[in-house]
Amino acid sequence: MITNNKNRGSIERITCQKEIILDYLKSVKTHPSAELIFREVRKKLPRISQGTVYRILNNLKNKDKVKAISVGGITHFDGDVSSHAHFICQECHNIYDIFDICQECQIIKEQKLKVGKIKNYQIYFYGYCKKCRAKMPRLPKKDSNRK
Amino acid sequence: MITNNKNRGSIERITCQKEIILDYLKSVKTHPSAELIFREVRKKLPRISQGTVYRILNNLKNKDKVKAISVGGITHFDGDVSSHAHFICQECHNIYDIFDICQECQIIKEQKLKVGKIKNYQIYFYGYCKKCRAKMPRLPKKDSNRK
DNA sequence: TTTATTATTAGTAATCATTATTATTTAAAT
DNA sequence: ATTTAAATAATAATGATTACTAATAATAAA
Ligand SMILES: [Mn+2]
Ligand SMILES: [Mn+2]
Ligand SMILES: [Zn+2]
Ligand SMILES: [Zn+2]
Repeated sequence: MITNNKNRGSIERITCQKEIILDYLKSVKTHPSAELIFREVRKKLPRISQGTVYRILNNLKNKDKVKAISVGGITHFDGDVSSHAHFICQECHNIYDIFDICQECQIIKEQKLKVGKIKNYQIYFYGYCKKCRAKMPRLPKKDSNRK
Repeated sequence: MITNNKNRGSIERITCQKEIILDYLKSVKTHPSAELIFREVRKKLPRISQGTVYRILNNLKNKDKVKAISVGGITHFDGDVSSHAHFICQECHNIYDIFDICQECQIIKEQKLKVGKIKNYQIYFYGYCKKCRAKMPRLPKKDSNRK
């Protein structure tokens, strides 16, 4: 029999795994990795698997309910999809929000016209955060081979 | 016997592996991954190993002779360290240069004052490049689970 | 030039994040 | 209640990157 489902294709089911992951991401102000999300969510859902976390995070990303931030080969997730930039500390690797960026900066507007269909953009600032700079006696050496 | 080497610590040796990798990165206008660099450089140095390529790329990055661009979990490298942004195609995953960004945009200047020591920044634009848009019959579907 | 020192390399094994697979469970439509 | 396929848990596999180690080679010292 032909389904009368309005939205053709697959139907999306509401599961507690999905809700708890999204709730967690919206509750924190940090930018956790899939691995950390897995560890945290497992406190509420002890039987959840890593694969489920990765798959749900991918779904949420594809539905624009979360944003993915790739830092040093590791994907971090942001439950805040509002327009903002990020500051990445090169020492502790924490990711901080920068909200006071002009919402639609001139360069963004210009690029949207020039290159064509720009769906979105990301701005990353790199440096050493206040906490880390407080701990540093001097400027850190450059040639460490640490990733 | 005590060495009279001026710069304390390890001395950097010039090797052809190092030179050929850097030359290759400076010769191309693309943004190759370590794996592609390995395949290309092996044409000139058939005995070079993957580990060497990764290590040298890390060295060059730490010496600010190349830039690293993390896209979808894969690190790409840029032999052009001048200030420019990138456009990443969500279909073919190619990385294009955007040079006509204002060198020291206002938002950057503001942030440098607010957050503190900002060493550098990166701006990524996402969308579908001209080539890929030409091939598309319609706008691509959203909910593909492809990474 | 010859020898000594040690950074660098080649080859390979190991690690880590992420994805694929598959049998089972379960939300929701009928 | 029965049916159907989306979603899950558990686990295996993959792929990028790093670690290890013995051999090599660039530079310094003799
Ligand atoms: Mn954020
Ligand atoms: Mn570039
Ligand atoms: Zn820090
Ligand atoms: Zn493209």
